[in-house]
Amino acid sequence: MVKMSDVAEKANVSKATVSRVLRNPETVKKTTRDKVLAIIEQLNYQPNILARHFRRSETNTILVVIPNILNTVFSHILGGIEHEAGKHGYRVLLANTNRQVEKEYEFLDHLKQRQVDGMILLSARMDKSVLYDVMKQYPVVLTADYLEGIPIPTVTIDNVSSGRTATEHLIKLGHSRIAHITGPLHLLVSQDRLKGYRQALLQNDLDVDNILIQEGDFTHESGYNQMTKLLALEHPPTAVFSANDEMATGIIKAAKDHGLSVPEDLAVVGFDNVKLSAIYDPGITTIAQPMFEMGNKAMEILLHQINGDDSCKKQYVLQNELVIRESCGAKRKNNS
Amino acid sequence: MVKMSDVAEKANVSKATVSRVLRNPETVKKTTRDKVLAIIEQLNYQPNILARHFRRSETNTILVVIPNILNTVFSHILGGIEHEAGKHGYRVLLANTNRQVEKEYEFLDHLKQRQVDGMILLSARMDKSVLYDVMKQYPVVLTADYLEGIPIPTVTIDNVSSGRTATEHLIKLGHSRIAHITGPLHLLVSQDRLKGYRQALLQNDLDVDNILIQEGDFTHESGYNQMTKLLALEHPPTAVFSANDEMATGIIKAAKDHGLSVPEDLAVVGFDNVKLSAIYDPGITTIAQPMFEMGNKAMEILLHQINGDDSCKKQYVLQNELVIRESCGAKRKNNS
DNA sequence: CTGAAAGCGCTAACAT
DNA sequence: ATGTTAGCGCTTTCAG
Repeated sequence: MVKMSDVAEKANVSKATVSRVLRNPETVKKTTRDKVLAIIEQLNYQPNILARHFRRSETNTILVVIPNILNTVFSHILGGIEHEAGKHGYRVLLANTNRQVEKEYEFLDHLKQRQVDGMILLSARMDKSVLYDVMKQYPVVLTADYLEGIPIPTVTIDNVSSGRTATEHLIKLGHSRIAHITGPLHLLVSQDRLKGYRQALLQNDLDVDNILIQEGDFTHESGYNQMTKLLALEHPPTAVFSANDEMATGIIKAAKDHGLSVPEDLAVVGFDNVKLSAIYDPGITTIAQPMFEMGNKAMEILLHQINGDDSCKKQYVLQNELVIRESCGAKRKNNS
Repeated sequence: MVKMSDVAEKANVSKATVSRVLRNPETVKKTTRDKVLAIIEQLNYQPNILARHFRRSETNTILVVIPNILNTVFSHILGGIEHEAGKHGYRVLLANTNRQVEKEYEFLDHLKQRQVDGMILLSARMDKSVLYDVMKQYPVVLTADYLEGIPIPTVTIDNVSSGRTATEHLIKLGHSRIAHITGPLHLLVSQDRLKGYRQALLQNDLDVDNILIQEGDFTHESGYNQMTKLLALEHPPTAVFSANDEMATGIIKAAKDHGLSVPEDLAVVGFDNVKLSAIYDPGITTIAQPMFEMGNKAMEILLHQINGDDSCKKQYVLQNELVIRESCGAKRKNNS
């Protein structure tokens, strides 16, 4: 393996100059710089990045902690992170927790050992005080998920207002018996969407009937099962707000299997606007999270922190948007 | 930052002993080991992994090159890689190429600079000879994609036979006018699925009508568009084999928009068995790729290579499976 | 603008 | 079983 001293020797300069050519080319006279560059080319020299990382105790790598790679919401966010990271010469290390808290703690060591320059969390189940300590010492950003009570930099949408928007949309379409199938209620995201649902009902003088609120777990299957329950009710709902798009597909399937048509007999609104909601038939009306932008923004903030600018350590709330498709009945299908 | 020498000093041993406690505990007497461990705990010592990487020129990190994170086939494979890597203390660095060949070349440098111990490619668009050279010097495994002519370790399914299975299934159901919407034909995967389709027709004494073969790009939209074309034909097909599941959804949508029912008027078989195919209504009959296992196996082979065992440098062909759902008409829907 | 020299923290021969 | 020692290849003061 050819090393810096080989280049230096062959170019009749010192190692220091070679190093400068690589990292601060403008501080080297053009003629020497060109000479060194030529030799580097000629010897096909590749700097030993590990030595560099060691010496500088920086890795140009950031860690992304993901609860579940298979969830496309996270892949979209990851895409945004990746994009912004790439632009600034940073690499992305993936940390899949499979929703296990212990894994989150484990990955913290990467930060502490300076194996990565910063961390983006797409899920924060760990103890708040632990996270708070970490966040004071190292660059950390939270996105998709969020926490109450500690001032950790966060990029999200307003899930309460989004939940309200989704529900109000159904109310405006004339529904008064509206169910909500929530996400796992230990997640703040799910709680907030539920909160928004409640607010919308109350503000429109509609009763909140707890029997119409069922907890799901974001899977198609849970949407199917909970909807099947709701349809067995004496007074089943005429509309459902689903806390994500995948559950919405389960809800629609359950309705069909029960002999109902969507949206004629049951209106459905989902959440996220993942590709599935556009592909599915009927197209699912949904709240769009700006997933790519969330990833982008999170990375941007992280980079600021890495560069010592802590002024960006705040909460960022991005805009959501109601995307109207067929499942809610607001828009007629082309062929009907 | 507390370092190894601090621990050594406080424990009245040499740095070497501390290092041994960390990396080869069994070579240290239990009493000294416990003493050192206690001090490590007490001082909250975290080894400087960067120094270790430098010194050992190993990083316990592997690189996964992905053409597109949003494609769930790749996320599933990634899941398998991640799982196997985690078991052996390896970390996974993500490299998204967005299907740009230049990016592939770029990421090669990570290997050459020893920033990663090995590489798994989920797409190999780069020049074969370049890849061949790399593969001779560094641990590399190819999966999902594959190449002809160079002996690079590969984990895939037999796409020709899979294409044949899918098509034969439609033939057995009595169809004789079967279309095929392919993936991008510059991919060997797509070419092979097409080859299987052709073989099935020929072996069953059916004509191959080129008008029934249309090239798609794996998106829902391309499935929709190509199917719309096929439906405008004087003799439209009664069945379609789609080179992936997402296009199958587009095909079904096009059929519906044309007033046809699936599977009654048009039978559809997809490919991959991603979650979408199970969620979609009607459920899509498809060829299941063992995605998780492919990732697992690829990682396993890579680890062997990293550990200097090159006997595993061969091609591995995993089993595919036909999953029958509603879209082909072999199984009646519950409610019909 | 360039060179000399020190040393980052760890590992692994080699010696005891 | 443990200690001694010599770097790994780079970056970065500090001098010149």
